[in-house]
Amino acid sequence: MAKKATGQARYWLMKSEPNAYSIDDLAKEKKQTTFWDGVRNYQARNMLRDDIKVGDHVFFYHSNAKPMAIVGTAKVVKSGYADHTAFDKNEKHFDPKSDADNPTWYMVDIQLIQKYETPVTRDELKAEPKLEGMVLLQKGSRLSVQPVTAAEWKIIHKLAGVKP
DNA sequence: GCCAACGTTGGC
DNA sequence: GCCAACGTTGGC
Repeated sequence: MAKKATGQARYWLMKSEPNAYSIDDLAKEKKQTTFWDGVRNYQARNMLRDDIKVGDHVFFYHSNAKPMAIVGTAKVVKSGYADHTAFDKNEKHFDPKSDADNPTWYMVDIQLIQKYETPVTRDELKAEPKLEGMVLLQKGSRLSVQPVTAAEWKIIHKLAGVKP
């Protein structure tokens, strides 16, 4: 598990199915900011609650899509707080066991930094030997929020042909 | 506390 | 559409 914040910039990757929520949806939001709700996995929850801090940077990844790709970047503008969608039974990710006084699930707010003109596809990521260790590319990796190293952040921007 | 059954994720 | 890899649930 990730260490506590040390103050230096840190990097993450968040997955979304574009039919559910795409980077274009984020681009259309007021202030291009949204809350990242609906994470219902404890490992990811721990990162949202404990590790992801304001100013951290995030890759926006489209899963189950054509193409599967990193499509842009965002930054964290609000650190972990209760995911209120867990308390609303009309919400898809309603969790009757989550208690508003002691929330089970957390979310953060992110703001768009840039949408890549050319997404970096999963195939391109796989073709880059230096990215072998990426959590995203590990077999069976299903974490919807995952850490990214500074080196990976740099390499992927190079592949995208843009500055971080 | 074990583990089989089940549901989900998400690449292929 | 398929299915492997996970995570969760619940009976025992």
